Amino acid sequence: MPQDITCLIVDDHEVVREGLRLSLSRASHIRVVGEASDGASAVALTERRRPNVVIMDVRMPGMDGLQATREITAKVPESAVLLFTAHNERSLLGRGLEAGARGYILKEAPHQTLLRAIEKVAEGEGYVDPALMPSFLNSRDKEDMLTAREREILQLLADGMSNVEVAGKLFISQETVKSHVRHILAKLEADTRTHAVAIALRESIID
Amino acid sequence: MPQDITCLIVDDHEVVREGLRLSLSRASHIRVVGEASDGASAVALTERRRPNVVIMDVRMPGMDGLQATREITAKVPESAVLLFTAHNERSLLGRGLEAGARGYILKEAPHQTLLRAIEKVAEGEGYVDPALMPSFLNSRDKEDMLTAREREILQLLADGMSNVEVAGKLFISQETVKSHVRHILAKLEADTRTHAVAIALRESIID
DNA sequence: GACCGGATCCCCCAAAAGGGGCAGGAATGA
DNA sequence: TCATTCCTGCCCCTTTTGGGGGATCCGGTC
Repeated sequence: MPQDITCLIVDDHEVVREGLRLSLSRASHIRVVGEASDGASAVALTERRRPNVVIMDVRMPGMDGLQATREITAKVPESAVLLFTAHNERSLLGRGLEAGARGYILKEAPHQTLLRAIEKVAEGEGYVDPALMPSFLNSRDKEDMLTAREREILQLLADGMSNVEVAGKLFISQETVKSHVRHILAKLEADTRTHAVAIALRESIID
Repeated sequence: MPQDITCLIVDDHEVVREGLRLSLSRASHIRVVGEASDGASAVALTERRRPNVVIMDVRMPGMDGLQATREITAKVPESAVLLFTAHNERSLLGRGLEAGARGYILKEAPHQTLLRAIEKVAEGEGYVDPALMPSFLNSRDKEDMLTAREREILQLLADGMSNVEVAGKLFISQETVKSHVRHILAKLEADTRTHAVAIALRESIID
């Protein structure tokens, strides 16, 4: 490697930022050039410092990691975003890659794996945590097979709306809503709308 | 303080353990005497090392932090458990204190606050993150007003069970289940069982 | 042009859910 | 002892949901 890899750390938990800094300080060819604790300042800092890699948490207050990733890949395409997130947010992988992330690694990964992932994405390659592969095909095409409209309706169901209320909100017929809900249940293999919402919340398909 | 405070770090994410170790290494009167990455080894290690304070994550694979806290307070009452968890799990505060935790601090807290919390619980006092106070009265008495039976039923609703199925599972009448569900809806101020499950999942009342 | 997926809407019908009131028994605690 | 809470069960009734069958229209794609 001709020169150091420059890194930006983005996480709302100070203890995680400290841990990352400590991990990365052990690697002589990696240099941390900044830290941010929310999406907006992450974007701003990336524009100024233009790091090789942005290590980005997904769940953050304010602008979340996915939105920040979209803005960074649009404004600073030479900075590679490496999503760094917790076990229970695995299904965000699909949306993360859509948003333009170059890599996705779990917080529970040992730090050697993290270093390898940073090197990979800095070289322009992709990196996805191997632990995600099994659940990838399961949960991913679960989420993916839902259309935008179906996700929208599922979100409203999670807020306790009945078919009639959803119909009113979306200016469509109640029969149409029923039709969509039937499709959602079939696709998620759920018995009831309640089950579908529970699945979707657990898989982070909706919020 | 006559002698060092001994600490045990429990978190399933290596990066968090590293961050904690780094934070605590800056405080000369605090000594880390062990690390665990799951509840079971946390209990075992606490019994062997008998630290003054156990810094415990709540969400962990296998035995979770709450169960580990219960076992530690039962077996090693002289070790104080300080729960250390993320923003979105605030409603766990009530159950954490019930489980015997001496303190509760958010991962987003600055490390000076963390040090103060460690000192407090080591001295035998309680510590609750001030940031939790506003949401305490809101979400806490939402969760708290649910009885154990109601939480149990709510959990089954989240798995997509109908009233009849819940009744079969719990060996009670369907009418009783309907009665419980009505109470759940009223207490959570939910319009439908789907809404109730969504609220409960978001507030971490159920999993 | 033919085809397909997505969104929209309609019918029918059985089952489930929701809302109201009521009440007995057990356990807890004032 | 009395009050309270919780779990349990039952009645009534209306509304909602879920499952099945269709249909039309539109924007892509082959």
